[in-house]
Amino acid sequence: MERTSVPESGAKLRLAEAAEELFAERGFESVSVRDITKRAGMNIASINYHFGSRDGLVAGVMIRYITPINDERLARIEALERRWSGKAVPLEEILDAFVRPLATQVRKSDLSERLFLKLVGRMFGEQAAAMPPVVEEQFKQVLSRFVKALSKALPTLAVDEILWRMHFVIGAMVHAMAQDEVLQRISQGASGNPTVEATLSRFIRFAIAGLRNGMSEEVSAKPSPQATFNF
Amino acid sequence: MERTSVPESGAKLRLAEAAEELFAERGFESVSVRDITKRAGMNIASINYHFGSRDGLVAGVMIRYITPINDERLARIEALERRWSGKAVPLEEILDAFVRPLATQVRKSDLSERLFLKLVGRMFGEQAAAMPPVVEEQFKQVLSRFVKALSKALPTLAVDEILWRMHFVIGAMVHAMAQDEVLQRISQGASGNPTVEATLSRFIRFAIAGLRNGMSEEVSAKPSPQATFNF
DNA sequence: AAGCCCTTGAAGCGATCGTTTGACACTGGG
DNA sequence: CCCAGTGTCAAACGATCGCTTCAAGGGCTT
Repeated sequence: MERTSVPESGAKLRLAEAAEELFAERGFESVSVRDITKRAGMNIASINYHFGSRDGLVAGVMIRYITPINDERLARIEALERRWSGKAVPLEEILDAFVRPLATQVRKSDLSERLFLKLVGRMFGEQAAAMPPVVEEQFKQVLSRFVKALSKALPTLAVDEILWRMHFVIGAMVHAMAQDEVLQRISQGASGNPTVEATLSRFIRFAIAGLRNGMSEEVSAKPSPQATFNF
Repeated sequence: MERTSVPESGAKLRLAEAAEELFAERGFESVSVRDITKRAGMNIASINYHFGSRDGLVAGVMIRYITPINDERLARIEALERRWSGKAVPLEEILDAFVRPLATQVRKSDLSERLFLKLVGRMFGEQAAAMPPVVEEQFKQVLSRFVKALSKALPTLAVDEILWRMHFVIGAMVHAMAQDEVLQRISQGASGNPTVEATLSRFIRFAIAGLRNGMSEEVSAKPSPQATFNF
């Protein structure tokens, strides 16, 4: 009768793992329950038995992957705030706390690095509008917590501005994770075959610069001082 | 007998427009040919007659939307290079040439601003792996052209680094365009209801900062000077 | 008027989708 | 020993998918 979203029993786990591989490879929408049960070596009915429905399985996969990442993000940012005891945490460390959990959890996963990042990337790129309420609620907490820390680190920026820049940061991250082979194709392989570590390092430097932003938009600044970008 | 991808005749155009609305609202994969023909007020067979197949329609829509944007990008960057006659084009103007075509084409579209951006965003977020060869080839040209210009504007950066930062920039753009209402929900509406112009302006400033990057990674620099980000 | 081509109509094709059913095997506690 | 609970199985359900068929319309030239 147990129909929780997070898999734990043996067969349930096998189903979830097969689903994760396929979702990462082909995307959430183009994988059928028959594909999943076939790879797991189980019967078609097993998904509905263990997860209630296909959507239940999708939700279970998302919870299984995103929850630990966001937990670690919250733990890290809280540890940082404790260590800096009320003072502003340096921007580099805030961003590190946001991104590093990806590297931590990728090692705990059974998926390869490539598939893990692709799966997480797809969750935001394809399934963002259909996230389980639990995950969305948790993500809200993460975001507000990090925005608060960023507000201290970048006191000249309005909260709205910080929020938007965080959205840009997340988008850059998601896109790089989910579309890597398309990027390789488009850029004619010029980027070589970098390790995940090198890419994350690149990304953090990019994000820090984007967040800090040379011409800092102040809290009460006019939207566009120059006429160059007056859309 | 004409089966070109770009719609021009009346009925073909009506189908394409109905498809664009639905694709923007619900995503490419979850819209059926029956949904499209119903909204267009036409017969189910009309899509296969005019576009050969559902995939043909999808390709037609993508070509109809992305081609003018990339054409304008190429025209703008070439105009800039001509005007600066071989010298490095300022970073701000390069990025302006990359982003502004979105604002230009959104006005020529029959879709609302919101749906237009969402449609273009979805093309990269959901359909990036299934782009028509024509579009992908054109996008390659755009990317290499802009990377070349950026190399002149940022001579201390390796080409690989520029390519990656452009991918981050594109990801930030795509995500902000495609997921706007999710972003609103997650950030608890703190961002208010900004105009498209304000958002694009915000984005350009973010992208410039990310591309220019305070601690500029030099061509022969070691990947990670500090131990802080050694994934 | 006749022939032709382009377009649309209703109907149905086979395939695949997520889900349900009911029978069957296994297992642990009374 | 038995029986309730648990899990797996083959089979089939109705719905929907993209696509095809074929007849009929409508405008055009000759």
